[in-house]
Amino acid sequence: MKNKSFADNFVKDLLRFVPGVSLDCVVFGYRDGILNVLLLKHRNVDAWTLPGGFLLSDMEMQDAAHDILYKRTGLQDIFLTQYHTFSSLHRGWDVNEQSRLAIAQVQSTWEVKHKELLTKWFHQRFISTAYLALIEADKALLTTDYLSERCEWIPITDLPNLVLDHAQMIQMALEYLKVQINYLPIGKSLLPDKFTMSDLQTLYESIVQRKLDRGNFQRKMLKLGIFKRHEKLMTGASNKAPFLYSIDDQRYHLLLSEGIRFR
Amino acid sequence: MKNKSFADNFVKDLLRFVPGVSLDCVVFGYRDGILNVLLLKHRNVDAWTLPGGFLLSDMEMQDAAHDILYKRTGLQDIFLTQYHTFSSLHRGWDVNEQSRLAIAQVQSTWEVKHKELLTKWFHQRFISTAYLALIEADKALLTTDYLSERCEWIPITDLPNLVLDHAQMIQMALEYLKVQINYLPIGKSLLPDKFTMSDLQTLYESIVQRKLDRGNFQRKMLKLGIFKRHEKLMTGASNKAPFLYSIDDQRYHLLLSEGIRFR
DNA sequence: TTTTAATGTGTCAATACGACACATTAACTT
DNA sequence: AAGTTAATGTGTCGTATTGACACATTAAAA
Repeated sequence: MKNKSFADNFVKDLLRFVPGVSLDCVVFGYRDGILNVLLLKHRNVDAWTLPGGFLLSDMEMQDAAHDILYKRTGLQDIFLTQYHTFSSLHRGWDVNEQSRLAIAQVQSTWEVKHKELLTKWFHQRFISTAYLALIEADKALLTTDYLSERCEWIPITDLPNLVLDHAQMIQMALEYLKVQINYLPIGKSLLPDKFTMSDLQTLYESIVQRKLDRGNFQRKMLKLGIFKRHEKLMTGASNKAPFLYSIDDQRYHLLLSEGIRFR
Repeated sequence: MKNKSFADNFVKDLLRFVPGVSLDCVVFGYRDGILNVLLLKHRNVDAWTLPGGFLLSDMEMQDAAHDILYKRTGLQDIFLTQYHTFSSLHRGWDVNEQSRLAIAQVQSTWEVKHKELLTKWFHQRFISTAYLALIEADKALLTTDYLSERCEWIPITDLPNLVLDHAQMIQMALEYLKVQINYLPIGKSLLPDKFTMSDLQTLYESIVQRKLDRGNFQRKMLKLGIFKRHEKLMTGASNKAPFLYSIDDQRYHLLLSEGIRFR
């Protein structure tokens, strides 16, 4: 039975994890002018969760985060950075009745010894390190697994009910993104290879949460000298088609290494 | 025997700690125009360590950090912020032969079962969350304990050999301090209640690692409107005594809450 | 040819910054 | 009391940045 083998593997894995340690990823993706977060909906749980997991005892935490993201998006080489570690006593699964219920339900078809192990595992106090990831939304191939029934981009302006302290995690990640905007590869990671200047501007606006002046924005960005303009143009509307830009990797890395900041 | 009772307590405590989780504090203190870090020298270990410890399973991590600092400095109400979590596979005690030796020596007078427990404990993989603290060096009453033979302020320009990845921890904390200088209560936390403007400038200079123009610095600082000038003057040298300043808490918090930045 | 929106620039006032300069002040010396 | 010394307050200048607006040009579609 598929169910049975999943349980076996899952429980076997539990023994290989560092107990009490977990990680969660706040994955930002940008689509249709809106900043989104990647969220999972677990079966039998009436709330959404961030993609996350546990730490294999022989694995680096950053690699574990990359693995988690790879499973969900099919992408490697994702921009990823640790931004905070959550350790509150009050963040345990056992304070959330719905989650507890869900665990019980997942267990219902399992063997008793497995149930016990699982229950014990989820009633530990967890110290969770949170990572922030930036990915190009349309490149991601969102994938569910045995535990999750949905895996979707959710606009940050329209967040659903979230498990544990995951809402706080997203809030803090947004704050981090906003403060660090000049030091993170926002454009490079969140936009497709080619994009228009107004795409870029809208992205920045959705992060800093205010309107920016077009002229000034354009001037500032182009002055950085990291953009390549392409001859190919967009088409469709009855007006001059906007130019497409891409980021010149070499110049971009030169800029970053010199510590020159955006905006 | 004092030794015996320490061992008993220590081992009893081990059972109350969250396994695999630790925390370390990079404590900055400012003295004689130099930025210092608080370091401990353990008995039988040929390297220094940051003040740190383990997490009691019923305690918040931030509180644990405060406790650690209180034991070392006698101070409460210390400015404290988490800045990174270190989790590398290669940071374990067991890769450091000297440390391993030291553990063995500490154990030498202990009961066998205690030895075993302790050995096992210290050979775990530890995930350590690092905190940055700012304190007024001269207010601190530095205190050693059973394990440590020295507890001292060490200039950041003259760091000794450090245990594990503690040198990296300090390096990263310095970087954090430098980047966040405009958002942290530098002056308020690191200087005595009353200080001269050149004290403040030297402090800033020791953090940003470059000379600042006196006139411009003074103008900028005073324009913030958070300083109270005192009539009392310093004395000693054959010149005009510098004014003493203190930080007006109310205006200071107003400034912070408005998100206005220094420099 | 007209309509429409994208694009590239220009201007202007306000502000910030770094580098210097200079006059004033007060504490200690002689 | 006058001299020496360093602290202090302030001014200036050139450069750079910012935000707000304006305007002319361009090209795609109607």
